[in-house]
Amino acid sequence: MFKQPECDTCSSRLSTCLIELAPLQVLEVSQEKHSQLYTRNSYIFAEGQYPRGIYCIHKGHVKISKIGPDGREHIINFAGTGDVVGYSSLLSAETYSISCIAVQDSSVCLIPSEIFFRNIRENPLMALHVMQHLASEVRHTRRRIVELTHKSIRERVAEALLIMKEAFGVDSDGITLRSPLTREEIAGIVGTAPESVIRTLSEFRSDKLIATNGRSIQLLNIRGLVHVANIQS
Amino acid sequence: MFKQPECDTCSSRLSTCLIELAPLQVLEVSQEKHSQLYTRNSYIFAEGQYPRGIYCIHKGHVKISKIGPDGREHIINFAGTGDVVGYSSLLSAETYSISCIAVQDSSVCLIPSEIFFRNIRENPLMALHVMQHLASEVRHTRRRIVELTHKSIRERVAEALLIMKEAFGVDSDGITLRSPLTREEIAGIVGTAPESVIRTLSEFRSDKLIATNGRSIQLLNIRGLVHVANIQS
DNA sequence: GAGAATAAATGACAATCATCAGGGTCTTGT
DNA sequence: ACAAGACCCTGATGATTGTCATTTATTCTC
Repeated sequence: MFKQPECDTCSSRLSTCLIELAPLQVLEVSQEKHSQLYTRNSYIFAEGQYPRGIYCIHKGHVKISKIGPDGREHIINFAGTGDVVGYSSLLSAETYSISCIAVQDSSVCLIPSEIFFRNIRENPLMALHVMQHLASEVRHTRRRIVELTHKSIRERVAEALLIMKEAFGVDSDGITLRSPLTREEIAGIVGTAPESVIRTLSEFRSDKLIATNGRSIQLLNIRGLVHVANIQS
Repeated sequence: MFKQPECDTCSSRLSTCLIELAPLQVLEVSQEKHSQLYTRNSYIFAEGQYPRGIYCIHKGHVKISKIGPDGREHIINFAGTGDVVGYSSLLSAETYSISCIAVQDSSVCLIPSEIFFRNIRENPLMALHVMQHLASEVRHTRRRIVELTHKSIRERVAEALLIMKEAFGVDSDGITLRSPLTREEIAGIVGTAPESVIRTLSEFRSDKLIATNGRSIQLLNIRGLVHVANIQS
């Protein structure tokens, strides 16, 4: 164990449904939560387990993924500092249909089910916040369905790079992706084989859209990538 | 206009979040709702429009779909008698990211935004009901992502037939799908071209999994279809 | 119920993508 | 720092699937 963070002074709380809580409830959450460090590639929770609460990312980045029928990992999305994961399985009262895995060393707080349910029952604002979160997740996931089903690998790889930029940001040089993902994990975003990702990245390199250096990727021409990705609306 | 149904005696209400309402609120909803008939292929709402409430399917079947970057319709899912659609865009306070279209002549009631929001604010049980609905929608949509991305056309067409069976049921003969969908619409479920669906259905016919008669499809061997579909968990 | 419009079906072909194999390079953990 | 392992990259090949064209069958509309 390490020093447990305090929720009342935690800036991550302010971007979650916990912002709606009164000071007394914040204190209770702070006392009842369990904070834990996860190293890269360790599970916060796994498909098939029973939910024990919601997880608030205090610091770091995680991936939400699901193993496909072919045994390959599909990355549904990412969450980072200030995001909450695990609503949907907890609310469905079923085992996790997804896994949550740290992609960087991360500090994550578990807020136990009872506390969560009591608060959404007693606090309409927090309930509304959760509903809005779920609603935007539904919308996002639906859009992803159409993108993954109706776009070429080339389009989807370009989009994956933009998703990674959104999720991890870029270095101080302004172009190097702060992403620890392997080519195989990028393939998990795109929904394809690692070789196809590598090949497409090589094309992008020829087209001067990106540069690469081992695992790290520099985005040289973001407008070009947006164009290749063929983003809608 | 035609005779407006009454919510208090409507059995569809009992399968929705409106089941949580007290009699007085049911009465209010019943007075404020707008019921309307939609013929096949007419829009209940369309991508880009502003939500005006939630829609409760009193009788009939609708599809929830989205136009892909290639201009093809992708069918996200179906809703039928006793289902409610339109939560996510209303809660996100954005324009619809999907369209809702009648696939049969259907009677659908619009419950205005104000009534919906007032009730979820004042009724924690109804709020919880909506959260659970959204949660299971998130789970379903995520599973769909993986299925669509990692399965072959053959697997996905088999699955589409099972989805249609679930959504529309079968005739009194026990095998004929009660589905009004064209091959192109089935292609919209599968995420492929109509020709590929037709070809795969021909294969299934050779394999004695189905029989066809114009648009109508008989499921001869459901266990076989389940096997081909390669359903997980 | 007849004609027009729409949809189903099939063939041929091209393009995309997955798979397998192999060599080189980078990362990681001690 | 070093060694072992993991990962990146490329080539060759075959299977799957999308596209275009055409014929036949079915549905819809008046």
